[in-house]
Amino acid sequence: MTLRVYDSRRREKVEFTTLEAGKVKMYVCGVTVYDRCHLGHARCYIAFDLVHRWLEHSGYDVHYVQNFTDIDDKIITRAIDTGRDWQEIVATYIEAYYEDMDALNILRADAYPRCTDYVEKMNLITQSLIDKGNAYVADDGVYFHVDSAAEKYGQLTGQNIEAVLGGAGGRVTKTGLTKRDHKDFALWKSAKPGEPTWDSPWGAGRPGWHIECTAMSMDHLGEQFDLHGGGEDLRFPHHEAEIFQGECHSGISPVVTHWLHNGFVNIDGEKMSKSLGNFWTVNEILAKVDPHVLRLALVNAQYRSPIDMNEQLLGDAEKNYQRILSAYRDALKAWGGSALDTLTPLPEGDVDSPNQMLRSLAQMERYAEGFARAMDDDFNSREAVAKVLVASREIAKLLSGLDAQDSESCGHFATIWLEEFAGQVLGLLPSRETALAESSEDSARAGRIIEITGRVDELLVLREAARAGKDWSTADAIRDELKQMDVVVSDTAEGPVWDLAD
RNA sequence: GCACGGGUGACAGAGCGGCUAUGUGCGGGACUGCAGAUCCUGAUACCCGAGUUCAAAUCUCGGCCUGUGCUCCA
Repeated sequence: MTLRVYDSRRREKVEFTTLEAGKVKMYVCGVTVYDRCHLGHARCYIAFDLVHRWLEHSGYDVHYVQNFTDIDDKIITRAIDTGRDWQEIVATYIEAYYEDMDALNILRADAYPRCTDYVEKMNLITQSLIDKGNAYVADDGVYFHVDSAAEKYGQLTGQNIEAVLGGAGGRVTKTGLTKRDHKDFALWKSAKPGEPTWDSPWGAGRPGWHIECTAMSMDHLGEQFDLHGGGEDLRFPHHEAEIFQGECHSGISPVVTHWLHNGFVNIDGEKMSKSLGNFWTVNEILAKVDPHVLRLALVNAQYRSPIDMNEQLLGDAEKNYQRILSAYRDALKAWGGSALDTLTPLPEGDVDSPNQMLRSLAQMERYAEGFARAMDDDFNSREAVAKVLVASREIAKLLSGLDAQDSESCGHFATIWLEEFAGQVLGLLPSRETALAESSEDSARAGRIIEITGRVDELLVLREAARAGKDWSTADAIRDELKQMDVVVSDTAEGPVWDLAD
C-alpha cells in the first residue's frame, strides 16, 4: 500500500515521496506565544501529530521540527498591556503550550527552535535576497519584492496577481511608507521606540514574520524538505512567502515537496473568535472533559475538513471513547498479562467459520487493513476511527464464551490490536494501568472509593436481601441512601455493581 | 470579483463507478421489579436536470444552494 497525501501546491492527492529513502523531514508552523492555546491550535497539532505517528508507523524515520514565534506584534502588545517583560510572557506561554499539548497526548517534535535565536541566520538570507535582486532596502526596513519572482505568486491559493488586485479593491493600493508595491512583505522591520531590537546591516530592528520559518527550516532540514504543515490560513501569505524566500535564496525548487494544511474549527457553526465570545482554550475544555475525549472529537474528522465543535460532538466522543476504553480493559483482563511464551498460538481467522472466535479474528484482520487503507488515503482518521469502533465491538464478541487458554491468547491479540491502532497511531489509549483501574479518575477519587467501599458493600448486601424478598421500597430506599453518598448502583446479570457519580 | 471546498438518511459525517461506512438519535427484541448499562435487530439517504456506462451517491456538462480565504489568525 502506498501513502497518498493532498499537496496544496499541486492541488491534488499525490503519492508521498521523500528526498531521502526512508526519511521524512517535516516542518510545522508553531504558535506565537502570547496567549494560551485554543481549540484551533489543538486541532492543528493533533492533525500533524497523526501525520507524524502514521509516518513512523509506516516505517519512516521522521525528523519533525516545529517552531515558536517568540517575537511579534502581538507579544509586544501583550507586554505593554500587562506591564510584563516580553520575555517573561514568552516563557509563560511556551510552558503553557507544552502543558496543553502533552495533555492531549501529542508526541514531542524533535526540535522546537525559537525565532529570536535565528535573527542572524535570517539576516544572512535577507542579505542574499538583496544581493540577488529579490529584496530591497527601504526607509522602514527591508522588503521582499514579489514581482521579482512573480511566477511563484499564488501557487498555494490558485490566485494570480491581477486577480487579487482586481478583487481586493482599494485595500491593496495602500502601500507602506516606502514599500514599492503592496504585495511586497517585510523581511526586516526598522526599530520603533520601546520595542525589543536586534542589530542588522540595515540598522536596529526586528525580523519580519515570514522569514523566520525559512531560516529555521533551512537550518534544521536543509534547502529542500519533504513536508510542511500548518493551518489553512497560513497558505497565504505566510507559506507563499516561504516559497519566495526559500526558492529565491537557494535557487532550488520546490523548497517543499508536500504542503499540508489543516481545516479550521468552528464553534456551534460560527467561526471561533474572541469577539463572538466562543473562544475555547484547551485548558478550559480539559477542565471539563478527559483529554482523550477531546482528542477523539478532533481526530474524528479528516484533517482538511472543517470541524464544528459543539456539545453533541463532545458527547459522542465521550461515548465512543468509553466504548474503546471498555474494549481495551476487557482485552487486558482477558489476557491477564501472561508471558507471551505461555500463550497458545492463535489459529488463522476465517470469515465463514461457524466458530465465533475464528470469524472475529478474521474480522479484526479486515478492520486492521481498512484502518491502514484509510490512513494511507491522506490520513483519513475519521475512517480509521470507524474501524477502531467496529473492532471494539468485535472484541466483545471475540472474547465471549472462550476457554481459559483461548481467552488469554485472544485477550493478548485484542490488546495488541488496540494498542497499535487506537493507541500508537491515534493516541487515544491511556496506559495499561490507567485503563485497568476501575475508574480513570484521579487518586482523590480512588481514595474516596476505598474509604466508602466497606459501607457500600454492607448496604448492597441489605439491598440484595430486600430485592430477594421483593421488598422494592426498601431496595429503592437503600439505593437512594447510596445516592446520597454519590454512589450509583447498576444491577447486572452478575449482581449489583457500583461507582461514584461523575 | 477571484480562488478553494462542500451539498449523503432525524443529526454529525465517511465512501467517490457495482460491495452494511461509523457514531448519536429513533423503532423492535433479549436482559429487567424499577432505573441504568450491555447485546441482538430494524428503518430512514445520496440537491436538481441532462449525458457517459451493462452499472452512477460516485465520472462529464449545466443549474441551484452553501462554506472558507483574499496580507492579525493554527
